[in-house]
Amino acid sequence: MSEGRAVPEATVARLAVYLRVLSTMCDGGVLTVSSEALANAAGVNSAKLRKDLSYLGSIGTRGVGYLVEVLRERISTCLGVSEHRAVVLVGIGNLGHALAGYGGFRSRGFRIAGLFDADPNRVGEDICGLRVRGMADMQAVVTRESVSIGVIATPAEAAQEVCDRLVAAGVTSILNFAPAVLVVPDNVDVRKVDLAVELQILSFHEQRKAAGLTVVL
Amino acid sequence: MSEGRAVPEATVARLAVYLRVLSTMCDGGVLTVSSEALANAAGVNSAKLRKDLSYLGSIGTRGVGYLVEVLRERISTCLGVSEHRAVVLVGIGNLGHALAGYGGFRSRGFRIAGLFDADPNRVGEDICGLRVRGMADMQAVVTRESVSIGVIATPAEAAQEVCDRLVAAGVTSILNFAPAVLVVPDNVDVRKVDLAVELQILSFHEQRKAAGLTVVL
DNA sequence: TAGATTGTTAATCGATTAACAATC
DNA sequence: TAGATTGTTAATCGATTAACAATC
Repeated sequence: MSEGRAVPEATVARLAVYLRVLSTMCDGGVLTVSSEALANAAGVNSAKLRKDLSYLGSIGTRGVGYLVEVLRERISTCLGVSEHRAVVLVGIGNLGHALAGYGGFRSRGFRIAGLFDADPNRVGEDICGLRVRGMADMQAVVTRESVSIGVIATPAEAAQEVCDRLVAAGVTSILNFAPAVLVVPDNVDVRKVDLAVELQILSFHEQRKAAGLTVVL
Repeated sequence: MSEGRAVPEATVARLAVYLRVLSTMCDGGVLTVSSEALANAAGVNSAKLRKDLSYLGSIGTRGVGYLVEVLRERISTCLGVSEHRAVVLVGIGNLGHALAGYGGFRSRGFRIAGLFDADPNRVGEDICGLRVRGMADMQAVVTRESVSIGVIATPAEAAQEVCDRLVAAGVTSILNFAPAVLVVPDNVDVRKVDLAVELQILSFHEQRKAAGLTVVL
């Protein structure tokens, strides 16, 4: 039990969004910001924002607002971004290329410690200054660089095996872009990003909107 | 007020996952499935699954389970997947390439009606059988093909302008892969997928786990 | 009938929101 | 002091879960 108690799951996700907005403001030379202004920029309402920030402790000034730099720093610390975590990326197809080339990685507190692909023809390839390695090297890289986060960008068929190898190597958090449900031990965290699922959610709302229109007309 | 009342937001997201699992089972020739088995395959508990399915109406058989084919069909209908919606994709960088090449699109009820990029050098390029178009063509394509969903895969700087053009053209749902918060009219739906946010959430949990370990040791 | 599994209830938990006292 | 804005409360809402009656 140290400081900063039990930050709710939903709040954590939004803190990451506030962090980006604050970084932009910081770069723009903005020194201070009100909950109202920050909430607008982040696309939430100000009550929710203040509630979220309250989990970080009392950090604003009544009648004034928040110091952008201080708030940014505080959220970074809370999220553990200041730690500069190492990640490995497995699967260097189209998506893997995109992720490897993603500029936001470094600036957001992450470092790609290794790129891996099962295809021997891909091994050795240079992507954005990083060399693609074979799966056999994974254990060594994960250990040497203390990697705790793995990103899977393989086809669905390969995802579970890759996942198993990551876990065996010592990775305890996995971001899964493959359209497959992964089975992992209890102590491993998985987040799934699925294009089709996102589209289907949108599609559902589209339909609802259309139905609403039909009723109204 | 027709059938199938007020499906909760959280349920909709999971239905899309069940749908994928069911499709796989269907291909595998599985005829019937229990809530327990389907829940395991989808990574949720069976109580939640049954609760979710109950919003679609009573569709299983007590003592037996669900007919895979019937359930799949029912969820498809609910999500509006059977409509085969047209989407446009804007921004043909690394990520745009990956999305354009994503095989799951067609099979999951979506059709790419157009690829767009602001860079004149990219216009005319062929990607997976689709021709990249200039932004000037967007209005015409959206209208002609009745596109209601747009996917933004541009850099952050361009995202808002692209969004405005999509909305002006008549798109009412947007899937945003650019690391930018979009401002849209009330009747437009936006879902944001942000790699850095996903990683930061994982990073937060990593930290929490590490703290827990420290306490235990 | 006996065994299995659904669909639903009710209790619990967590997240959102408006409102406002505290305080700069 | 007057105006502004935070931090917190309490009420509301929505989601999860275990348990079990209904029923195949």
